[in-house]
Amino acid sequence: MRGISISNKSNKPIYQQLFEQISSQILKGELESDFNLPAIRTAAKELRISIITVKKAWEKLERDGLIYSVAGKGCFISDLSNNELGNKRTNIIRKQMLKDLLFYKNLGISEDEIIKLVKELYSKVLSC
Amino acid sequence: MRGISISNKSNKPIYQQLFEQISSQILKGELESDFNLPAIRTAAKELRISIITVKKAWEKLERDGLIYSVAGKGCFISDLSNNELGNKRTNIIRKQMLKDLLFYKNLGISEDEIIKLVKELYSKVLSC
DNA sequence: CATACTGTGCCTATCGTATATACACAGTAT
DNA sequence: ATACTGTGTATATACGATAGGCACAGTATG
Repeated sequence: MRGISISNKSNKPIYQQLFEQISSQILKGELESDFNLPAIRTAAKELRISIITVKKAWEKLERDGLIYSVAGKGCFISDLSNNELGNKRTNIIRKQMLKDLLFYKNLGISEDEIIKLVKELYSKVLSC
Repeated sequence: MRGISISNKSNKPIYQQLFEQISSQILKGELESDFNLPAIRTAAKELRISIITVKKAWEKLERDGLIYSVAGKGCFISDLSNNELGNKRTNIIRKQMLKDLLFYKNLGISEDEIIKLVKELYSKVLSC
């Protein structure tokens, strides 16, 4: 599990953290398609979490079409073109941004103010 | 309780919905300072929710300095200047936007792409 | 002072979600 | 046959959100 870090102090549930970090890696093309994900039991042991928690994250990834699982074989990264990856990524961001913009707008902030804040804060955010 | 709508189907807890809607009204200057908030028991009855839930929302509002409560009297909107209201509003949005931008950035999206999406989506969002 | 409000604090109870452990079953590869 | 794999189920714990009830103390009004 390269680059996966789980915190039980986070406000986000563990399965959600797992899902977000792996889907991020897939969407950025950092994982080759048809590459084996670690076996559920293995991942659970490595991360010292429950099998159910891992399963939940894997199920969420499968629902989003990012991985596919074969009973008895394992779980694999879906074979998606760069175009498809880009579309999935944009759709996820678009969906999330609608919620975010609603929150901002309900506080009475204008489009220009939002863009000004984006420009001010974007570089301050450390992506991981 | 003007303009307050609670949904138990929302993924957000009830006290959070209450908090967000009232703080939004205060921050937009829609409620006069020193105006009485409804009594906790009254609000709970009107909204058909538990007293504890209302209390939780009121406590969150007090922690943010948006209201103050006097035992035996009631809860009142804090007396804040337009300047202070604006600052509080911006700080809340700034804090939230840092989380939002982290989420976008972790999916590998550039500043320009974000701004493009903001411009595309802002008008589509119906504030309430 | 009596009454009726107010906020506050505590106890109990229920419900759903997240998490964990254990076991059994079935598919796959060697 | 053996050792992997995913899947399903049963049980258990912990915690947050929600709800109802009760008691206490402060405030205002008569």
